[in-house]
Amino acid sequence: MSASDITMMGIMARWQGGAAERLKEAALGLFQTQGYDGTTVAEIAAAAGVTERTFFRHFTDKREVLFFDQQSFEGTFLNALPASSADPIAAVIAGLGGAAALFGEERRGWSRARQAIIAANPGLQERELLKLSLLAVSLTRELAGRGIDPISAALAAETGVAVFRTTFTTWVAEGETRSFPEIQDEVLERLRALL
Amino acid sequence: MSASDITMMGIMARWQGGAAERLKEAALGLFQTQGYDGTTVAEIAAAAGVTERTFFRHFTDKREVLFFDQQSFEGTFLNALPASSADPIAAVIAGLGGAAALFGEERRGWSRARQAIIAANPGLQERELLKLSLLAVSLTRELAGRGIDPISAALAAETGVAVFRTTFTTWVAEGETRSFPEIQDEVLERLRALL
DNA sequence: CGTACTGATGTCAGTTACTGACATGACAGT
DNA sequence: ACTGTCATGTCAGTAACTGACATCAGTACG
Repeated sequence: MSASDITMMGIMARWQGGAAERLKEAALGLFQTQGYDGTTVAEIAAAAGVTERTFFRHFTDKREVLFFDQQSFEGTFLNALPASSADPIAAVIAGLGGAAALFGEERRGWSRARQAIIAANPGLQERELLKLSLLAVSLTRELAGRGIDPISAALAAETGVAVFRTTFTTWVAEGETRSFPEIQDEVLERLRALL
Repeated sequence: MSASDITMMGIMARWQGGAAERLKEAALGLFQTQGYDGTTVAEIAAAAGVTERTFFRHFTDKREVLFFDQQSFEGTFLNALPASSADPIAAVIAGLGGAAALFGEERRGWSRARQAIIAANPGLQERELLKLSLLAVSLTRELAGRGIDPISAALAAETGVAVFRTTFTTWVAEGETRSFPEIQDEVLERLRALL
């Protein structure tokens, strides 16, 4: 690598946008080959052409780099909630239907790779749980804002998240071929049968 | 109780139970006065009269000191599950009833103090979520072992944990005076109404 | 045209959670 | 007493984060 290349990379790294995106890609790649614990933030930063300090300006901590996209997920879920509904369960199911759009066949491979990394690290599972829990909190708030009593809202929200978790887990399981909506329908059917 | 039993207990207290217990008490006290982030492991260890290294021999990480008791909780919950049941929801509700014994009035104050610390720190919330999730996993396994299909078992387990979480949150809320079983009954009633 | 301002980045020093390796000292059974 | 075990101490090291300050491309504005 020549001096000018280094200079170029330095410039690109510094002024070309998308540092967060590059960091995310670099991180996923390194995690797959070296494992999460076997990869330092300094390595990720170097692979993305930035400094360790810059990594922490984009992500609050090392784990967060794997949850970069999740913010749009919560928005999609919440936007799919009907404007008003007396039946909290029905509302939550509508939200689930909207969120399903984010889990198309073209993303299953990436989701599997990501999930394999998370499954191998308790700390990452904690973070995933927290994200889901925050979604449940948002859901609860939305439902409560529609006049549903807090306990019913919380239960409906937790149930909805449980359905999503069960669906997603099945969807990314090795060998599974059914589409996300298909699995979701089965989970919902079993939930109805349960009650 | 024989003399040897007393000796044994003394030994156990000095060498095993003692340090962990002292560390736990010291940690809770310091967290209350200085906050979780404002307290270093070295401080906790010093307050308990041991070394920082010893802290990490008893607890895998700093957070874990606040979840010392939780191991018995899962055992109590699981033991209260009926030996065999075709109805997973009924089985889970039985488990909930058994676990309620751990949340008597005499522990409400301590639980409130602990929960206040956890509520103020996202990292601690993550750990709590993980513990609950592990409980759901154990529950699922137990139910599946009773011949219930995996998806129904997972849903019933998640639902049971959601009921517990909702009940516990209400129970430790400031100003709440109803007993744990009373609140649990109301949550279960609302759950039935929801379905 | 230049000058000041902004925003993302670099640099650097420091704290603290956590880990591995080895030493010590009390107790248990022999 | 002798020896093994187990909780603890000691010490050195790694890596995740944080705060303070410097730098420099691009932009707005005179």
